[in-house]
Amino acid sequence: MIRIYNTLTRKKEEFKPLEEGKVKMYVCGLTVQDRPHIGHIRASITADILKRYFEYSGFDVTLITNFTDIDDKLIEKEKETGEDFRSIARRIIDEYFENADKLNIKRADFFPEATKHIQEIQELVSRLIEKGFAYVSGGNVYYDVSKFSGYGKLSGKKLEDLRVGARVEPDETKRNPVDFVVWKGAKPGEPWWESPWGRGRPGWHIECSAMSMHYLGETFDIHGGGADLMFPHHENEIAQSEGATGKPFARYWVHNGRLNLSGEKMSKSIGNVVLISDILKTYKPDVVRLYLLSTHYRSPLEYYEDRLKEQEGGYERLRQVLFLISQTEGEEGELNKETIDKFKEAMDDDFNTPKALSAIYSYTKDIFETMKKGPDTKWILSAKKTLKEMLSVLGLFESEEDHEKKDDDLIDLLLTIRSDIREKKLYELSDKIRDGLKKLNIEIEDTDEGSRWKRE
RNA sequence: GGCGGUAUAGCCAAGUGGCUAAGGCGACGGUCUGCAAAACCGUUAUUCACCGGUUCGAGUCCGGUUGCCGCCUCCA
Repeated sequence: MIRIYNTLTRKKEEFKPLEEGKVKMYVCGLTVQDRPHIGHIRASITADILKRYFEYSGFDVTLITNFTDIDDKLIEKEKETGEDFRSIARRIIDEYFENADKLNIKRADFFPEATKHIQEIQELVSRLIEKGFAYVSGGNVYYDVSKFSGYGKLSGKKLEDLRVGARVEPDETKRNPVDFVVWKGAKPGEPWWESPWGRGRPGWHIECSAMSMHYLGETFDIHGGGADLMFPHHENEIAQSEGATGKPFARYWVHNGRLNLSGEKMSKSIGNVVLISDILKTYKPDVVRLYLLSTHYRSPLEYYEDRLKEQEGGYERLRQVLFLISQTEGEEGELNKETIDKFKEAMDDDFNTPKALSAIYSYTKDIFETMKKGPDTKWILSAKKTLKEMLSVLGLFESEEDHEKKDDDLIDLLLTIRSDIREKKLYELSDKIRDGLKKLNIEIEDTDEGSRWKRE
């Protein structure tokens, strides 16, 4: 039984799908105006873990992740750089995929883009106008927040408080300052689509309502995204969707905690972002994954490079144990039930990856200890199966080392020769090889079973 | 100002009333090894921000105080 924290009820709840054995899930992806950073990746990894664990638990998962490829910032960017907004969007989407693939993030089933769903968006806007939830004013269409009684149920905000705060853009054409735009009229020089309300573009929140319902139905299981999207984005999505359909929208809302940069909020507007492509220049994808999974997805996470570095120790330990058990060949072993149960218990409890990792590390210790005692092939084959299964649910250590095979063969050859030299006790020579390789960032380890090497 | 989150060792981080407070990183000492690395063994929180309360029993529940963070404006 999987329990999941639902922002809507502020409680952990047993997950019961709408349709037996299926999970329909929508996660807000990027607004593709700026290059993907580690915060985006935290959200993607969170979605990835949910998808993987649901699938592991026997569910058939449909995951939709959108790209918002038209918005004010993107238009601004186009004006600044002269580059067409479509081209900017394309470039950033490509960069996202390039990095997400390296990180072994499973692809969603669809990646809808706002500009390719203008029709669905306009249909939704029309529906809202017909039902009296939206009104046309000054070339824009606004959502009338006062018409939706459930407004604020996700974020816990009250309309009165929002009015008092009144940090909403003053706009004479709105009936109420908290009303938000669902269709925005185009100013001269801005991109536009033809609509019954004049030339314009979708508001920011509407595309997620339109696309999620288009792909998953009017009611679906899980809606996710970063905690910063809770308000206003997700609150507005609920208002739009439930206003239009009169049915419940997403049943479980899942929000991952923010990732802050060295104690400061990481944000495009401050400009203090850490690009994922920069991180991956220095750190292995699995190290980044370990870093993100070592904190529960809902907790806030401070980004310090040292903490990424810390994970290299754990990464190395897991790599060692995997190397060690890979030396034992044989038929597929049986799962170690006790360990798997511990792992599942952690994951069942709102995807508690730090706890799941601790089960993996404890088991790693068991493996080293057992192997120290002497060969127990059956046990080791079981450990191999068990460890790999757990790691693969977390998306770790799945990609084969993508280094050049030729180089590897060459190093292996050098090591074979070095073993002969060592047998003749010509240590000066063998150390020379070791030192030389070290300068090439290749480190040799001599063990009872022979020598092995790794890249630094 | 309103709303929400969080406070556990040098660092990260589990802990959802009850055996001696998981796990990782780091550090130190030891075993093994030609040396090194890895691994192994041991040490590293009498105590969970603080003050009260409930209870036979609280890091865990309740009230209060303080600190930090986020949202309320574009943001994963």
